[in-house]
Amino acid sequence: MKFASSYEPGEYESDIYGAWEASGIFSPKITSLPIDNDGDGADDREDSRGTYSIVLPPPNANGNLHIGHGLTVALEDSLIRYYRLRGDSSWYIPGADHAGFETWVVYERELEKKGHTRFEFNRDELYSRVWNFVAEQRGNMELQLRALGASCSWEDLTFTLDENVIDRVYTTFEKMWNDGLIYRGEKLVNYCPKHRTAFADIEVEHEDEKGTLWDIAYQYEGGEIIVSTTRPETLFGDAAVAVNPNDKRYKKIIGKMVKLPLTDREIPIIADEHADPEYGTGAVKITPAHDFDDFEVGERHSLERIQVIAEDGKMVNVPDEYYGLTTTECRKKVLKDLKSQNLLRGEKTIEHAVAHCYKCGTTIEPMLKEQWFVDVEKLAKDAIQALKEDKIKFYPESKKQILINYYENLKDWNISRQIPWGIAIPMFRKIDDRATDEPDWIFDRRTNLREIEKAGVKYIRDEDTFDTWFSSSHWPIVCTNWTEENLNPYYPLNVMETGADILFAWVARMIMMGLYVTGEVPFREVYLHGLVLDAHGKKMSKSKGNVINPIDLVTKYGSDAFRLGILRGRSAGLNQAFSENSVISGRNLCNKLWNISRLIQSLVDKADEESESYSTLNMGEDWICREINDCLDAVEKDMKEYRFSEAIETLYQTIWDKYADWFLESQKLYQNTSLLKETLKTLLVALHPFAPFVTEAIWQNLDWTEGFIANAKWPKKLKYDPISAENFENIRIIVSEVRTTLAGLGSGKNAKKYGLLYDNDSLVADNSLLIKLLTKVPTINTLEGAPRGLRLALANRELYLDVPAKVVEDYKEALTEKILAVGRELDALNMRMMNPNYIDKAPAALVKETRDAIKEKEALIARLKTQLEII
RNA sequence: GGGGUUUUAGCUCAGCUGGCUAGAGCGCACGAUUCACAUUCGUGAGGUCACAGGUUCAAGCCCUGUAAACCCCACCA
Repeated sequence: MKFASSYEPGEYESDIYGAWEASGIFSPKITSLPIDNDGDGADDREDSRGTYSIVLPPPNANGNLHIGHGLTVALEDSLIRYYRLRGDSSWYIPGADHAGFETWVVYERELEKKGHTRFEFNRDELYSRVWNFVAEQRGNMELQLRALGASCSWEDLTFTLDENVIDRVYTTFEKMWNDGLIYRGEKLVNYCPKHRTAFADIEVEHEDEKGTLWDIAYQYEGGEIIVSTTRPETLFGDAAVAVNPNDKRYKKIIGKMVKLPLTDREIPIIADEHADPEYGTGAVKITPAHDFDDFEVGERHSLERIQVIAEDGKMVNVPDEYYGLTTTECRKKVLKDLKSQNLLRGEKTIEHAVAHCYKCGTTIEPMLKEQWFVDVEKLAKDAIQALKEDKIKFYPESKKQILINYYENLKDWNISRQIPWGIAIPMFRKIDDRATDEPDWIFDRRTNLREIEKAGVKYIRDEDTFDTWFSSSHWPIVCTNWTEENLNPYYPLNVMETGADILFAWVARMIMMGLYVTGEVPFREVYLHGLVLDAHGKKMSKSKGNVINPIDLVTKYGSDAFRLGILRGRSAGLNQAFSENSVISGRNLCNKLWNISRLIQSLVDKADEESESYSTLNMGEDWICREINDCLDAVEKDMKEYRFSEAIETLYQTIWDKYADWFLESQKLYQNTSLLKETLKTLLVALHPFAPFVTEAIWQNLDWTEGFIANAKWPKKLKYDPISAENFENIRIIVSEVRTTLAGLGSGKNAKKYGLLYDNDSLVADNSLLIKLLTKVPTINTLEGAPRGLRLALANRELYLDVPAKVVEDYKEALTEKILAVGRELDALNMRMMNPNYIDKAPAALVKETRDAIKEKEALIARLKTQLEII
C-alpha cells in the first residue's frame, strides 16, 4: 500500500517540486511566433492567443517572504496552473527587486552595526558591496517561492538590475529626454535628513500630530504685523510676509517692508490668495526654500529662495549664533530670543499633518534640490484615455475610477535618488566651462564611467540613481522580452495581480510606461488584493508581534493547506483577517482527499475487471456525475471572474459533502471502479490549481494515472442520466429525514433498534440496502396492516419508523412544533398568493413554484396531523 | 479637507443580473464509532442581514439619509 493513513506534506512537497522543475513543464517555449500575413500587426492565426502570462511582482531580493507574498503566490499560481491545465501556454515569470531604497536601508544598518558609515566609501564601492550583500540573500527568497508551490519558469527570472532591464530603462529615458519629457529642475523635494535622499510624494507618510502655532511680530516703521507659524526656525529663510488680497485688515500695508526678527534683513508684505484670513492672524511668513506652499508663492512673486537647513539637517546661511544647530535646537533658541525681544506674541496647540519618512519615521524636510523630473502630463493623459476606453478591466472595479482620479492630480515625478544602490542615471554634466556652446547635460549610456569626453568636452556623471519605480514600471515589458521588433504573444500580460497598496506607485506607472514604450497597455486585467490582517482584523506589524510567517505555516500544515487557507474568505481589494483556522481547514481537506484516494485505490486493487471507459450504473453514480459537472461549471466561471474563495468553497463541498459523504458511502455496496477512477481524476485535476502538491502526490501514487497532474488536461464533463440523478435526490431526502427523526428521538443508538416501514414505495423497496447503509436502520420492510410507529415528515411518501407507542407519545411535542413550523411557512406562501399583484407581475414559473410548494406543505401538514391524532 | 471600502450567526467571511424558507468554515452542544480518514461520521442550537426612510408583487441585494470601523489621497501656515 503506497498510501499512508494520513497525508504528510513534508514527505512529498520538495521532491514533487524538484520533479516538476526538472521536467521543464513550467517553462513554456514560445514555439510559434505570430504569423502576420496582411501586415496589420495582428496575429492572423485563428487561435492567436493560447498564451497566459503573469509576472510575479518581484519580491525584495534582500530578505524573506512575508504573508502578503504568500497570498500573491496563492492567487497567481492558482491562475497560472488553472490556465496551464486548460491548455494555454502558461508563463509565470519570477523576479527579484533590488528595491533600491529598501535594500539600502537594510544595508546601511548592517554597515552601522560594523561601525562604518556610507561616507567612508565612494559610490562605486558602495554599489559593489550591496551587490554582494544582495547576492548572499537572494537564494532564500527563491527557495521560499518554491515552497509555496509557485510554478515559475525559473530560467526566466529577471532581476531589476539585469543588463537587459538597465538597457530598456536607458532606452526609455533617452526617448523621454529626446521627447522633452525629462527635465532637471530645482524644486522642493521631500527629503529625509537621516537617509539623505529625496522621495517621491508617494513615499511620504502623513500623520496628524499635535503641534504649536506661534505668533511672531514682524515690525516696520510705525507698526507691526503678527504672523502665525509652526516653524519659527525657518524664519531666517523668509522672503516675504503674505496676506490675503481681500483681507481688509492688511490692505493698507501691502507693499511695506518689514524687518525680519533676529536679523537686519527687510522683506516685503505681499498679497497672495494663499494666505487664509480665517487662519491664525491671517498673515503668513513665506519661506520658499522650506515649504511647498511657500515655494509656489515664491514662484508667483519671484521671491528669493534662501536655504537655511542643510542636507545634514543643520542650520546654514543664518547668523553665527544659530549656525550648525539642528532644527530642534535652533527652534528653541529662536523662540527664546524672540521672547526676550518681546516679539513672541502667543502660542496655541494645534493639530496638523506632518510628513514622515516611511522607513525611519524622521520628519520630512522639504528641501531645495536639483533633481530629474518626468513631465507626466501627457503620460497621465494617455493612461486616463486608455482606462476610459476600458482597455484594462479592474478587480475590484472601483479601483479604476480611483486610479483615474490619481492621474488627474498627478504632479511631475521626481526620479532622482541620492542613494548608491540602484540604476545610475545616464546623464553627464559638463565640467568644461569654456565649452559654452555645448549643453550642460548630455545623455550617455556609459554609466560605468565617472567621466566621459565627447567632442573634446569633459563631462562627469550624475551621482544619483533612479527611483525604483522608474525601472519597475517597465516590468511587463522587460519580463516578456518585448522589443520593438518582436510581436510578442505574451505581451500584454493577461493579468497584473498585485497589492492594492501599490496601485499608484506601481500599477499606475506600469500603465503609463507601457503605453509610452509599446503603445499598448501592459496588461488586460488588474486584480488587486488587500492586506492580510491578523485574526482580529489588525494590521500585522513587528512591534505588535502579530506577524505570521507563511513559511512557518507551510512547514506546519503543508503548502496546499496554506494556499487553501489564505484564499478562503478573501475577495478582491479588501483588507481581510486571516487565521490559522482556515489553514487547518485546508489541511483537513488535503487529508480527506488523500484518504478518498486511498480508499479508491484499494477498491481498484480488489477489482478484477479492467474497464477503460466508464459508464454509470445506478442513481448515485448519475447524481455524482451531475454534481461534479456543476462544480466544474462553477469553478470555470469563478476563475474567469477571479472568485478564488468561491471556487475553493465549491470544490470543498463537492469533494467532501457530496463525493465522500454520499457517493463513496453509496459505493460501499458495490463498486463501479471505472467510474471511481474517472471521477477521482476529475476532482484531482479540478483542485490542482489550488492544492498542487497533494493532488500531485496522489496522482503519482495511483496506479492508473500518467505523467504529472500539473501538466494534465482540464477535465471534460461527465456523461450521466439526469432523471436517474434526480431520483438520488429523493433518496437523500429520505435518508436525511430518517437521520433527523432518529436524532430527535434521543440517543443515536435508537437507529439500531427501529426498523423502517414503507407503504407502496418502490424507490425505498428497490434501494433498501442503500438506505440501510446510509441510515443504519436494521430492517426495511413493507407496512402490513394499519399504519404504526412514527410517520416521517415527507409530503408524498408513506414511511414510518417502527417505534413503540410510548416513544411516539414522547415525540408528540416535537411533532406539534413541527406542524406549527410548517404552518408558518405555509402561511407565508399563502400570503404571497393572496396578493393579486404577485400573480400578475411575478414570473409565471415562480408563481407555479409557489403553488406547488403550498400543495406540498398542505399535504405534509395533513399527514402530520393524522399522525398526531393517532397518538 | 476630499475620496473609497466595510457593516450578514460567538469569530472570519459567502450570498454574482432583486425571487431567501439567508449559507459556509471555525467555535459550541448532543450523539456515533475502531474494516479510507478523530485531520472522522451524524444531528442540532445560534441571525428583526448596522439604523431610519423609500422604490417594488417581492429588498440582505436597488435609491436617499444616518451611524460606526478601516483605508487612501491632500501643502493648510
